[in-house]
Amino acid sequence: MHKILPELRAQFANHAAVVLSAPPGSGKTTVVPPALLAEPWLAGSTILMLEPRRLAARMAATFMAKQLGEEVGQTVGYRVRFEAKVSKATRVEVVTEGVLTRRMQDDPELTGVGLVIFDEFHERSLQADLALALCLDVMSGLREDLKLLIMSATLDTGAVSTLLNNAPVVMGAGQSYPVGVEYCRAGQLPQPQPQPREIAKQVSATIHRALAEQPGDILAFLPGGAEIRHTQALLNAALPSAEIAIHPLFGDLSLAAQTAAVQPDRQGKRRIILATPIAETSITIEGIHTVVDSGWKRSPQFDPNSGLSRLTTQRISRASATQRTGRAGRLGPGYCYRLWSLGEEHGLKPFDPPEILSADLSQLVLDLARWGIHAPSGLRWLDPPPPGHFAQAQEVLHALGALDQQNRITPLGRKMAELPTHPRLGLMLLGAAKQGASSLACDLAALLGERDIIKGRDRSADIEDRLHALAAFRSDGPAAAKALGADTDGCRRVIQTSRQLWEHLPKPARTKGDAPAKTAAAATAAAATAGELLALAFPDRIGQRRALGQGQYKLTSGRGAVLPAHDRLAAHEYLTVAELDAGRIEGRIFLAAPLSKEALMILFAPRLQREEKVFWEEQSGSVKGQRVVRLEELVLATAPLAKPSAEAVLTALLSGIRTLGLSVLPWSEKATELRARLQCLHLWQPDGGWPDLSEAWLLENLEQWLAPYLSGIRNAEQLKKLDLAAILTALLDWKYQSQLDREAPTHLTVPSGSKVRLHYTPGEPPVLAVRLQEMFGLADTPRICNNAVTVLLHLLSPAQRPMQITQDLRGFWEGAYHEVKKELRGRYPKHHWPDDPWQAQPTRRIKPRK
DNA sequence: CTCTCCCT
Repeated sequence: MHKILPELRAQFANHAAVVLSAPPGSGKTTVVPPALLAEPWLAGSTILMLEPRRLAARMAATFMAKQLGEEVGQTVGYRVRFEAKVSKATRVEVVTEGVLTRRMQDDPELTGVGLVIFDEFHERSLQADLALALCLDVMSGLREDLKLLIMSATLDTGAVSTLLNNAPVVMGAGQSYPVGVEYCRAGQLPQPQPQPREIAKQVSATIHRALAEQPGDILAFLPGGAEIRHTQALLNAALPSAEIAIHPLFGDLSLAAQTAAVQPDRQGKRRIILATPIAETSITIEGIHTVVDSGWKRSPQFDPNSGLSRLTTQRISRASATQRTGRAGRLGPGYCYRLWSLGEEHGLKPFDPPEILSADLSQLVLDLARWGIHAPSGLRWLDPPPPGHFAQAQEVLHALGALDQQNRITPLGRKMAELPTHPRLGLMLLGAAKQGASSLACDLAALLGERDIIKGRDRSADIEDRLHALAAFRSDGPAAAKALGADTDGCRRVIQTSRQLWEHLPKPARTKGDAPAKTAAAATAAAATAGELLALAFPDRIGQRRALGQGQYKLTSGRGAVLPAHDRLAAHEYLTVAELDAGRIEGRIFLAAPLSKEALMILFAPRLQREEKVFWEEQSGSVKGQRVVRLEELVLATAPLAKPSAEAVLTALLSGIRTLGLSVLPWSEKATELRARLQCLHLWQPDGGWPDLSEAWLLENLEQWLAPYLSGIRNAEQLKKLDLAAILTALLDWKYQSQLDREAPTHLTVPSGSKVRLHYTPGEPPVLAVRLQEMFGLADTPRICNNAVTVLLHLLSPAQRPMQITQDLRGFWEGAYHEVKKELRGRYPKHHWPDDPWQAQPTRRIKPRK
C-alpha cells in the first residue's frame, strides 16, 4: 500500500478528487489518512474520513493513533453516535455516515476540513451516496478548495470517476492469500424466491463435502434466519456434536451468541458458522479456511405504491461473491464452494445495486429539503433517487406536515429533521411533548430505531411487551428484563438511544413529571398510550380488525395486514401498526400497539369524513341510508339514516338496477313486444331517429328514460308496479307512435281474414306463424317497414306444427308445397289440401265454406 | 420466511 502513496500525492496536487481502488486487506483505511496529513494543500485543515459502521470507525482511529504513538483523540480521533474522541489537536476525524450528514446540515461549508475520505464506498449506502452528492454541491460553490478521496474495494470505478469530473483512479494491490474456487452446480439458475428448505439442503450437502475434503473451519453464507435454522437442523441430525460445533450468526442474535460464533472453539472442535451477509463485511471471523456460498441474499425492496418495503430473496452480485470468497483467505490459502455454475455466473449482476434505489427515502428527502433541494435533479448523483420513490417520500412528509405544498420544509419539518430519528418518529416525539408523554415517546422511538429486544419466532407483535421489559430493566435490572423474554444488550441499546432522544427534545417540552420512566407502573400511567403516540407517526397505518379471531386487519389505506398466528393483540379491534412487511398480497405485522376507538376518534377528529351514504342493499333488494364516519378506507361508525334525500335515493336505486340488470324491471308481454319492435326499427332504419333500446343503452341512460317515474320508489317490490310499456311509449312523440304501428305492426291480416301476431326479435326478420291453409292464394310474402323487410313465414299444420319456414311464398306454392301436401293429407285427412293452392279458398276451418 | 446498517 505504501507503494502507491507517491502516486496518490501527485494526483492530489493536480486534482480535487481521486479514486483509490484497492482490495480488502490492503491497509488503505489506516495507511492513507496519516500519509496525506503532511501535504501542503492540507496545511491548517483536517481530514474527515467516513466509515459505514461504528466499530470500523473506532478501530480505524484507534489503530492510526497507535501507529503515531498517541492516544486516540489527539491527532486522530473519531465521532460516532453516543461517543466522541476528538480534541482541538485532532486532524484526522473518523466519523460514521449519519454524523457526516448531520454535520453538513449544520455546517455546509465543512469549515476547517480540507479532505473528505469515503471509505468502503463500494457498499453504496444511502447515507454515503447522499454525503457524496452534498459534498459535490459544496465543492461547486462554497468550497472549491475541498478535496475528495473515494476508497473502495470492488468498485465500478469508471462511474464514480466520471461523476467526479474524470478523477484519476489509483490502483492498489491487496495482500490476501489465494482461494481456490469450485462451482458446484451445473444447470439453470433456480427460480426466484427459492424455498428455504431447498437452499438449506444444497448448503448442508456441500458442507458435508467440505468437511471431508477441506481442513479447518467452514463459513456458509445463507440468505436469512429461516435457511440458517433449516441447515442447522439438517447438520445436527447428521454430525457428531462432540467433534463439530455449529454456530448460527445473524444480526438478530444476542451479542453473546454472536461473540460465541466468531471466537475459536475452546475445546478445539471444528466450527461450522451459518451466517447471513453480516459476515460479509460487518463481522470478521478469524480462522476460516472454507467458504460455502449459497449465492442468495435477502434484502428489502421499497414499493412506492404501498409506501412499504418487503423482503425478497435475490441472487448476489459478482462483487459480493468475490467478497465472500475473500473471507477464506485472510490468514492463509483457502477454498470456496459456490453453489452455482460458472455459466450462471455471467447472469449475476457485477455489483450490488446501491441502497438509494431500493430504500424508503423519507429521511433523505427531508434532509434534502433542509438543504434547499426539492427534486432529484437538484444534485449530481452516482445513481439519482428513483423519481417515484422520491415523490412518495414527499407525499408522506407532506402528510406529516414536514413539507408544504411546494415541497419546501416547514418549521415543523425543520424540528423533525433536528431529531436523530426517522421523520415519522420525530413527529411523534414533538407531538408527545405537548401531551407530557415524552418519555414514553422516546422509548417507542428508540424501540423502533433499534433491533427488536424480544427475540424468537413466537414473539407477539405487541409493543407493550417491549415497554414492560424496558420498565423491568430500569426498575429491577437485567435479570428482570430477561425473565420477560428480552435481550439485555438490546435493552441497554434502546435505553441509551431513548436517553439521547430525550436530550434532543426541545427544552420547554420536557416538563416536570415527565422524566424518563423508572417503573412499569409509571410507563403505563403515562398521559397517552403507546397506540396513541404511534398514531402520530403512523397515521396511515391504523388497523381495523376484519373478523374476530383471524388476526386480519385493514389499514387506513385499504391495504390488508395480518398479525403473527395466535397473537393476543388480535383481541383488539383497532391497532396502530408501527412495523410491517408489505408482503405480496397481505402485509405482515411485526410491531403494533392497541388503540382504543375513543382515542382514535379524538386523535383523528379533524380528518374524519362524515358522510350520508345511500346505497342499494342487494340482500334486501332495497335502498338503505346510513350515516357513516370514515377515516379514509376505514368505516368507524354507522347509523341508519331516517330520511335520505330523494336525489340520493334515486342515485342508489339506479345503481341497484344497474347491478341487478334490466330483468329487475317488470317486463310485461306488451312492454317486451314494444321494446323488440322499436329495437328492430332502430336496426332497420339506423337514421330513422328510433331510440336504441338495447340493454346497454337502457342501463346507461336510466336517468333519462326511467328516472322520471321512480319518485317514491325504494325497493325492488315497488319497481314491479311500473308500467314499462307506457314508459317506453312516452319516448316517442305522436308522429313516431303512428309510424311505429305502420312500419312494425303488431299484427298482419292474412288472406283468411285472421289478424296474426308478428313476433319481433332484434337482428332477425319478424316471424309470422300462421296455418298454411290461411295463406292459400297469396303469392307475395308480406313485407313491413315500408316494404323494406320481408316477414319470415312459419307455415303451420292445423295442429300448429311448423311444416315450412320461408321468405319466398310463391316459391313454396310452386315447389315444396306439393311434398308437404302429401304429408298433410296423410295426417289431416279431414282437411282440404288442394292441388292448386292458387285457387283454393283460404280458411281457418276444416273445410272451406262452399 | 424478519436483511443489514446508521444518527450533532
